[in-house]
Amino acid sequence: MEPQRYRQLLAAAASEFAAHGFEQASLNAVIRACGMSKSSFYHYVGSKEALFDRVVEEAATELARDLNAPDPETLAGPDFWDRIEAFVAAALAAAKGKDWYADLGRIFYLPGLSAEQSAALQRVLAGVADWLGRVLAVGRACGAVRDDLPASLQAELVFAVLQAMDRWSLHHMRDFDDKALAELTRSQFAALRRLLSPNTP
Amino acid sequence: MEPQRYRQLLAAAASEFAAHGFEQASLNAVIRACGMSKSSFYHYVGSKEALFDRVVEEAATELARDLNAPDPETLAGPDFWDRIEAFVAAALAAAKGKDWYADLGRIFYLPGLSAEQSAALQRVLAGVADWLGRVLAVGRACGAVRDDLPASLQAELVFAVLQAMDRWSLHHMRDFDDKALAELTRSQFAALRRLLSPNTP
DNA sequence: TAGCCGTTGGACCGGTCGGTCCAACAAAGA
DNA sequence: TCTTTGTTGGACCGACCGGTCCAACGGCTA
Repeated sequence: MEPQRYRQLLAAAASEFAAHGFEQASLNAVIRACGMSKSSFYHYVGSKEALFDRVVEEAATELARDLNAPDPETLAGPDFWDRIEAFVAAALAAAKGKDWYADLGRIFYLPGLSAEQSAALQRVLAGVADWLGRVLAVGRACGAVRDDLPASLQAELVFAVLQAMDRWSLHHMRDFDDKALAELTRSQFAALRRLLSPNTP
Repeated sequence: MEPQRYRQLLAAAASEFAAHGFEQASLNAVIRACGMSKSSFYHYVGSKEALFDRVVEEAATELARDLNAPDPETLAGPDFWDRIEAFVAAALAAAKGKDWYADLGRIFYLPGLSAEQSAALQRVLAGVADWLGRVLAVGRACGAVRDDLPASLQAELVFAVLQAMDRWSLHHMRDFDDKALAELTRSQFAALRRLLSPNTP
């Protein structure tokens, strides 16, 4: 099918899935939103789950391309946290103002229960968790990350904190000018670092 | 209606709401689970939303009674964190092994979107947020909580971290004996304290 | 012009949902 | 015994769901 129409479909689906989760999302609403008939949808895509998988796959590859996350091994050394901060800043800049990214962020962690539904989502989440786990391992090896908590718990804490910060920032973004926002970002990163760093700074 | 049957209904509803959220929860499944006919349910309760409200209300009063959270003002002073830790320990002990509490914990933060549906839930969440906000304010006033982040963001971070710890602990609890579990709890609390404390310990 | 084929609109399917309705039942007061 | 009152089972309602199916359409080659 025509690429433009296909992008419209994926965007509408991403927004619907992000807003309501997989189960609660209405396929009828998606195809209504982009003016596609049901027969066309089933001709090209095949099922609601296939649509979800395509959205996840497309979003993941696009995100991976824009973010180009560093190899964890290259983060080792005394500059560990500086490099992490640089990566986070670059990632934030890349994601700036792209609603599409916000949608797929919601898809990744909001629905909660829909993780089992999609092999693609499971694969992407496993990839992210693996990368984060390796980053934490490298951080521990070079003394930049404390080891008094299980690594998997640390990873989940990082997820939870980032998610909370993202959600809060989305709700309060209009109350900040650029300068205050930069300061806020710095404080947030410092909080994350404080959570993970050993006591000796 | 008979109190015992009523408790059964509330328990079944709590478990269903906790497992699937408000929208996805099936009222038919609830009444099927406790052998109640639809007409009886609508005779006594009236609607799905009313049932949700009753579950929230009942759970909140029971929790409040068991937890007896301290007045934030009594936490002020150099022992701020020690008193917080004592309260958390007491709360954990009170909630130990009560599945009912786990259910309503899920209700409070898992569904995410269902907050707008229920006036009761909104009231309870507002109460908790207010209490937590006052605790944080007291902590700041006595120098036990840092002030480089907005208080509302700090509150959401506390929520997110506690939720992540709770979820992780539920999944990995069977891997720990009592001694290791106590140590884990201590490390978790230390992490929370590290997130909120000023740099000077 | 005839036939083909990828594409499309839209009726339709079985199922589940929350909610309504009424006849039947049991207990109790007369 | 008759009636009233509170309670119950379960048929039923319209709406929406994901998914199927088929007739018809439009651009192609011959």
